[in-house]
Amino acid sequence: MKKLTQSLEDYLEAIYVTSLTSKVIRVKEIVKFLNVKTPSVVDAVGRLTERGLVIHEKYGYLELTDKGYELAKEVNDKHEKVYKFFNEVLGVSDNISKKDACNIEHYISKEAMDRMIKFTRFVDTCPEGYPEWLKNFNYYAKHGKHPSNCTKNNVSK
Amino acid sequence: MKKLTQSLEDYLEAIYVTSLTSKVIRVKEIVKFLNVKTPSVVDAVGRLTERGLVIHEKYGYLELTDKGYELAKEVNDKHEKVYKFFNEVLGVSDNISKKDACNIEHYISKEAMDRMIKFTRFVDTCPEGYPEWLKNFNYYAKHGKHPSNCTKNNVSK
DNA sequence: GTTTATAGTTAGATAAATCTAACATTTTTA
DNA sequence: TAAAAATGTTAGATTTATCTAACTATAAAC
Repeated sequence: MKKLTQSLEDYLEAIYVTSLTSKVIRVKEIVKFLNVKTPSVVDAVGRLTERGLVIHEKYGYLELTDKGYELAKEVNDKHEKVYKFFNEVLGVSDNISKKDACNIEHYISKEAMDRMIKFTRFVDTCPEGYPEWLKNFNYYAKHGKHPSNCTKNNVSK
Repeated sequence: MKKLTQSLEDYLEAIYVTSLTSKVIRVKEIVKFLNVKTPSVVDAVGRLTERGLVIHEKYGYLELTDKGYELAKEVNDKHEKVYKFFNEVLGVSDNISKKDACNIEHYISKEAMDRMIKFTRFVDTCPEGYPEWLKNFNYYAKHGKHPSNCTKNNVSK
């Protein structure tokens, strides 16, 4: 099956995310979520229906098929993982991390995604807690130089 | 001035990159570089010309205006920086890093870009050379667990 | 210096993604 | 339950980004 466009992935993901908090999903909610006009949603839903990812009874509720759910979850997972990496590891602000994740989720390779996930987990599971080197990075990012406790001498002692 | 589309950024960047190794730039080279058909390039060049980013005499050479050059360089810089971060820090393979950079360059925020650049530099300028923690990450990525020299005991000694 | 080959242009088609305006259905409410 | 409000659909326009096919200009080769 042909890869979804970024736009269709966004619609699919929007349906998925909405489904997490709403019992039923209507066109209107996707309109609000994605900040687009109603006909755009109707059009996209039609396209997703053709591909067997969504079920939509006229004037009725939206529903993900199993395949649609799976795909949507995949996209949303990437979103979450990129967000986490940007925010927790790189120290990018909440909002910007979210926005960037929103875009990057459509493009990042499996390999890079894998490394980001592992990197985040590497940090999270560090036996010492929040790693010293990450503190040092934050210092470096702020002051443009390595902290004094991170020099050749210091390290080798 | 309205933001360029991803596509137009790609064309602009292609002209820039080509200019680094060719004395003069022709439509044909962009065709090869981007793997598209000639009319697509002509069309895009027209669009870029309208925006004052490119100069193109009919049947003649392509040239970037100052503004075009600046913008192209900005895009290409992002490409290089994302590539470097993915490759050198995350350990993503060469090819995939390039491909991912190609996409992400169009979308990444200034803030995230800044953190990636700083992170890469943080690694590159590490007083100890290639940092121990990055070795540990590579071990972790490969084996799914922290190396034995990276435990609470080990660190605190 | 004609012919041939290469390169570039134009015209027109197609598909995606959006919109507005007009219309239809469903739900709410008085 | 009839009118009004909310929601959803359809039709048609627009923009971007592609392409193919037909044509034109420039460069190369004989």
